Order: sequence, then C-alpha cells, then structure tokens
Amino acid sequence: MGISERKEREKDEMRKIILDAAFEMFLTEGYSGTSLREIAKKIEYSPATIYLYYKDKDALFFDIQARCFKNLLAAYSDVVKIKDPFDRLRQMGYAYMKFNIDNPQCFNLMFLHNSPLTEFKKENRMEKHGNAVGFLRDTIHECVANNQVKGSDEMILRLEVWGLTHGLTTLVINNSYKAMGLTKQQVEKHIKVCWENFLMNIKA
Amino acid sequence: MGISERKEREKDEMRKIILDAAFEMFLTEGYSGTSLREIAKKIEYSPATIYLYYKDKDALFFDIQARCFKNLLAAYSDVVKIKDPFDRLRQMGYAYMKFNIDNPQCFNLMFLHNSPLTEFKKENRMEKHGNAVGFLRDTIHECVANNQVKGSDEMILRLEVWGLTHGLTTLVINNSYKAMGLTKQQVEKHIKVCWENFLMNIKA
DNA sequence: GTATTTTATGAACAGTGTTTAGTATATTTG
DNA sequence: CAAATATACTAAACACTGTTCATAAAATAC
Repeated sequence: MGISERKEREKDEMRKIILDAAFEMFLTEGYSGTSLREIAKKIEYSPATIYLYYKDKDALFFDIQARCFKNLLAAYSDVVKIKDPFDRLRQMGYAYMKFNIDNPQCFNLMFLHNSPLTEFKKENRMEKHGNAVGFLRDTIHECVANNQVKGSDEMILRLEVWGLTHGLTTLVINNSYKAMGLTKQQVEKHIKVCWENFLMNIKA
Repeated sequence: MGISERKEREKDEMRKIILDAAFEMFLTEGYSGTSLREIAKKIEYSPATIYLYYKDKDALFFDIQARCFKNLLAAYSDVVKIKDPFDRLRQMGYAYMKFNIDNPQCFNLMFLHNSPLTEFKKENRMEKHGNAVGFLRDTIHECVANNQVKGSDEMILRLEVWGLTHGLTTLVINNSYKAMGLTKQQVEKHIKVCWENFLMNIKA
C-alpha cells in the first residue's frame, strides 16, 4: 500500500502549500481581504483546485485559525518552564498580552472573526483552544493548592484572569485606548500595572 | 429658502429610511451578511440610490455603528441617576455587560468588526464612543475624590474596569466559556462574582 | 495496453460593492 | 406658461467574490 500512502502524503503537502500561502495573506489582509482566487494565483493553481483540498473557504480558515492557536501556544514555551505557579501565572498573562499585541491580525482571526461555524467546528475550535485553556487551568489549580492566592474558586479565578488579560489586549488592539487620550506606549505600560495590581489583589 | 430646507429634510428622511432598514439587517446578519442590494430591495429602491446618500458601504456602516453606541448609552439611562459614585460604578459594569450580552450583534458591530476605517473615521468613532468613556471617567474621578477606592491612579482604574468588563463580555459572546466546560447560565452568574470580587478588591 | 480512478482546470453561476450613462421629475429662469 | 437647468433615480455594466461542474490530462489498476 505504498502508493496510497504517498498519495496521502502528497495531499497533506498540497494542503500545506495552500495553507502557507493563505496564512500569510490572512495575516496581512484579514479574512474578507483574502480571496481564494488570489491564493490560487500565488501558488500557481486554478481556484477550483483548492476545493479538492478544502471544502470551502471556512474549512481553510479553520486550519488558519488552528495555526494561530498553535503560534499562541508556542509563545508560552518559556513560561511552561517556570516552576513557581504564581510566577508562572504572572508570566502567562504577560505572554498572552504580548503575543496578541504583537500579532493583532492573529488575534483578530482567533477571536474577533465570527465565521458561521458549524457546531462540529465550534467543538473542534474549542479543542484547539483547549490546550491554552488547560494550561491556565492547571496553573491556577497549583496556585490554589499552594495557597498562593486568596480565593479558592478556581473557575472564578480563571474567568478573572482570562477576562482581564483578554480585555486589556482588546483595548490595545482595537485602539479603544485612544478614546482615553493615551498613546500606545502609555497604554502598554498601563496594562502592565493593571496586571500587577490584579495579581497583588489576588495574592494570598 | 424653504425649498432647500425641505430638500435637506427629505435627504435626512431618506437617510433614516435606509438606516432603519440597514440597521435591522446588520443586527441580524452582520456586516458581510448584509448587502446593499438587499437593503435596496427592502426599501424598494435601486442599489445605486443608496450611493446618493452614502459614499459607500463603510459610510453607511459608520452610521450603523453610531446607532449601536447610542443604544449602549441609552442602556445607562437608569445608571446615571445613581448618586453614590461607587454604586454607580458597580451598576455601570452590570449595565455594560448586560447590554452587550443581550445584544451580541451590536457588540460585534461596535468592537469586533474592524472595517478599514480612515483616520478621520477613527477619530470620529472615538468621539461617539467618547460619551460612554467620559461617563466612566467622571464616575471613577468621583470615586477617587470620595476616597471610595484604594488606588488613586484614575487611568489605571479606568483600564482595569473597562478591561475586565469588556473581557468578561467577550468571553460570553464568543462562546469561549465553552472551552472551560461551562453553560451560559453558569458563566453569566460567574462573571457577576468576578465583577463583585474586583469591586471588593479596589474598594477603600 | 486498455480501463479506471485521480487530479486539475476553464467556464459558468450567482452573488457582491461600485460607477456611469441616461432618463424621468422637479425647480428655476426668461 | 415654456424653456433651461438642476435634482432624483435607475438600468446596465464593471470588476470582483465563493463555488460548482463538465471536461481534459495524468496516474494507477487490471
């Protein structure tokens, strides 16, 4: 069965070729700014060919989004090594906010773009997202187990951490801080203070 | 100059007719799900006619977004009457989160949709947004002046409040809570606890 | 070497935002 | 009032979009 294996491999390679070209375009032009025809032109194939490897644009976008989540997880590579749970939590927050602010289009593709996902896709999307979520869950669990934080309701802590870091990130990315009369440098310094304030407040 | 005034009035009325039809469609179908052709069909005019009243789709969307912000401000109508600044801040948080969760498409149109705004539009968008921002600014200023909160850095407080409430809202709207294994009822209860926790932490 | 499956595409379909030439209608002018 | 002008409107076209399908070419199976 060597041939069918090679075919499968070739199919994966072709998908990678499409994905590589598409990822760059999605990242710079966004979802609606990226057309399948331009992707096809870039990889020197007919637009119809893409449909042999992806059901439709959303199926392709699904893999694009997966790559964004993968990159986000990769941004945690140094953080996972940190032994102390509370310090790990602190650095997780910084890593999350830094990655998103440095990759605003990635952020848009991961969270802001609401494509009409099927239920299956939603489940699956959460599975991808789940790795990062699980990492936060475990870290907070350790913080509670070590009595390093005040409260003991882990779910509330997770929501607070995720809500605050995600919200502060959004504030920077969609330029809402401008309505407060701040520059980007200022707001980036401020959100660090916000994060440290929060940590101080929950610290045991 | 009665005629030119009437003409101006008629122009405004026509704009309102377009906007009313468009608003409903944007709210149910989102930005990309709403086409100018369908708006035109709904108001029984040619698609080209819309261009006599709006430069392009983004110009129309700009007014749609303004209406969303107006509705958000209207959701504060009861809150503005509250005398005690800290309690007003508390209810502002609830009002903000409730409005957005009850009107997720409005939230999407206000914050999630990144249309390629011109610099002018960005400025102007902030001006609209500014009313809500100003209300928060004033309330926090009063809280600090009354010594009702611990910190004295008003900008930090504003970012914390906005970041947390906005982040928690996002969590509910884009279904991210599902990745935590929660139901909508659960997460809505939890975000209230988060908000109360936060208030408790900053309270003097 | 022929038959069959796989892979790729050109052309078409239905939709989009937008522009333009041309037509009725309304207003102003002589 | 009639002619000239300005306004309101639209049908048709342009250049796109995602997507489908019949057809042609290549690879595999028998």
